[in-house]
This record gives sequence, C-alpha cells and structure tokens, in this order.
Amino acid sequence: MTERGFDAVSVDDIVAAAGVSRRTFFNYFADKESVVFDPDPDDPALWGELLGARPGGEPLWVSLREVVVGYTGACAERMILQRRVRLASPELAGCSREVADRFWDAVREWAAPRAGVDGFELELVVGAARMILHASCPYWDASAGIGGLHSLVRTGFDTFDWTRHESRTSVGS
Amino acid sequence: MTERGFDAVSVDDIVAAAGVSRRTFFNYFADKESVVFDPDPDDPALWGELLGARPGGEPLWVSLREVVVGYTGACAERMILQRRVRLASPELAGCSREVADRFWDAVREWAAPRAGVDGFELELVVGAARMILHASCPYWDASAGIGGLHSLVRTGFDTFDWTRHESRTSVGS
DNA sequence: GCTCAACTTGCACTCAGTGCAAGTTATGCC
DNA sequence: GGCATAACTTGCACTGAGTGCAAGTTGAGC
Repeated sequence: MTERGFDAVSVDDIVAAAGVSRRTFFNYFADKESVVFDPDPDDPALWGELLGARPGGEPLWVSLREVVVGYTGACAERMILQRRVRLASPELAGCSREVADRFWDAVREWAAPRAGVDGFELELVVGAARMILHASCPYWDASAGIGGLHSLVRTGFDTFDWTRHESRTSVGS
Repeated sequence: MTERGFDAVSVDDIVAAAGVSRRTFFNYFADKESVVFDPDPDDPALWGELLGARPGGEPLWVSLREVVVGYTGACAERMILQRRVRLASPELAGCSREVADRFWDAVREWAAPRAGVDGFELELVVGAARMILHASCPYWDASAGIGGLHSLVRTGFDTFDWTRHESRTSVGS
C-alpha cells in the first residue's frame, strides 16, 4: 500500500498473501481500512495507564500535554506506518478518526471530574490538545524519530498555554 | 436519509426519485456522499469575499472569528441539512472534511502574508479556529437558529484569546 | 435540414462487504 | 481411543458502489 497506494491493493491481494479466504478476512476486519487503521486491542488499557499516571494537582493543560506525548511515544510504530499509507493515499486522511475519537473520549471522561469545567469548555480544551497533535503531524519528519513530534507537540502546548485560563476556571483550589 | 439513515437510501432510490439513470447520477456526483456533502460551486467566491472584507489592521484572531461567523451564517441551510443526515448516520462524521479542508486552506493562504507567522504556528492558529467551530457544532441547538452557533463560536474564541500571542509574534507593527 | 458538441443512457465489469450454511479443527471429557 | 461441542474457516450467492465504453439522444447554430 505504501508503494502502490491503498486502492491498488485489493482484498483479494491481501488474502492471497495471507493465505486465508476472503470471508475469513472479513471475519476479522470490518473493512479494508481496518487492516491499517484498526486500534490495538489493548489500546484502552494503555490510555488508562497514561491518564492514571498523572499526579493529582497537575494542571490540566500539562496533563494533556504529557498524555499526548506518552500516547504518541507508545504508538510510534503504528503512527509511522499509517503515515506512510496516508502519504501514498491522501484520501485516507480521515481514517483513524474513529480510533482517535475513542482516545479523546477517554481523555474527556478522565478530565471532566478533575478539571471542573463544563461540557463545552471541556470540549474546547480537549479539542485544542487534539488539534495540536493533528497540526504537528504534517510538520514532523518521521525519519528523525518520535522525538521531533514530541517537541512540536510541546511547542504547540506552549503556544496556547491554557494554564492561565485554568487559574480562573478551576473550582478545586 | 434523515429518516431512514444514509445506508438505507441506495443510489437506485435516488435516481428513481430524480428520474435519471444510474450512470447519469455518477456523471454528476463522484459518490453517494457527494449528494449531501458536495460544496456549493460558488463557495470559494464566498470565502474570498469574507476574507477580503477584513480590515487591514485587524488582529488575526478577530478576523478568524468573524470569518467563521460569516461562513456559518452564509451556509446555515446546508449545515443544518448535513447535521440532520449526520445525526441519522453518525458514520458520516468525517464526511465534509474535504470541503472544510479547502476552506481552511483558503484561510491559511490568506492569513500567511498578513500574520507573519511561520508554517507550524499558522497551522496552530488556524487549527484552533477550526477546532472551535468543530467543538461548537455538537453543542448547538440548530432548531434555535444560527445565532446560537455564533455565540458558541464567540465564546470559543474568547476562551483561547490568541490576540495576546499576536503581540509577541506579529512582525508588522 | 445538417453538423457538431453536450448530455444521457445501457451494459458489462470490478471490487467491497454480508448472510448463510456447510465443512474443518481444536478442546475437553468419558 | 472415541465422542460431543464450540470455535473457526470457507464457499457461495447476493447487494450495492463505482467505472469505462460505446451507442443513442438532444439541442444549438448555421
């Protein structure tokens, strides 16, 4: 797929290479996209770990930054593969959205009771974090390793610096 | 589609209702999604107008806010239709992404020479504006008109208030 | 009435994806 | 070993999206 493009590789090609039947393929993957973009089954556990590791008093914005860094660090290999496929087939741009949605749902769920922000404001903060990761990806030179992505993400978080808002919106202390 | 869901309406249904052949349908629409999500052919002109109307010295963040408000105001009818289809068929969540991409490309292109920010920072600011609109939509009660969306968008822009950054990054004055 | 271009259509085809029923394999129990 | 059962695999037939091609239709201009 990285060589020929996503469309030029049919499901028949895949099952022939894998030595299984067409039907078996669809027992395991909902569609062709899933081969590349399906989540690791123990992703949710990883997210839980990352979120659970944040210390109690940490500002939300810092937690979000560290969770994004940790997330990309742990999924680096898959991200690079997906990046290669997407580079060859730009029409797949929106493809891992669903997985990402689930990740950010988990983040929102975790953040809501901690941050004391209402629905829409929470949507905005978490949305900003997501946007920073999203904006960083095209500027990341993947061949130089995941560190480059991390520093872009940190720059992004510094640029918006939600922490200032937190002091006026947090309810805890 | 808003009643039965997107998948339950086949292209055959559409062409039967429209009184044209299947083949003719595909001469005008690249795929079934296009029926609902294709851009208006004179959208780019509208964008150009909105962007061109911004006064010279206006802070970028304010311009972006007003452009988003103007954009949603002009496309209210289509947005409401798309919202209804999406509500019935959530799997289409990422569907108008391509059109939106073109809009935000235009915004970036317009903003770059004005704002004096580099690629990544521009990506972040414009990405933030886009995220604010995106975050506002699910909280918008469409039945109450477009005004509700506008006030959510304004709240979003106030929440991040990029203007403060502008003073330290702008090159013009 | 003729010509040419634009548009429409039917047909045959490829590929994705699904439901069903039958076949195969593995497991555990007597 | 023999057997019941569940899990997995497969083939088959089908629907629906989307495309290439070649033929037919329409309409405007001369």
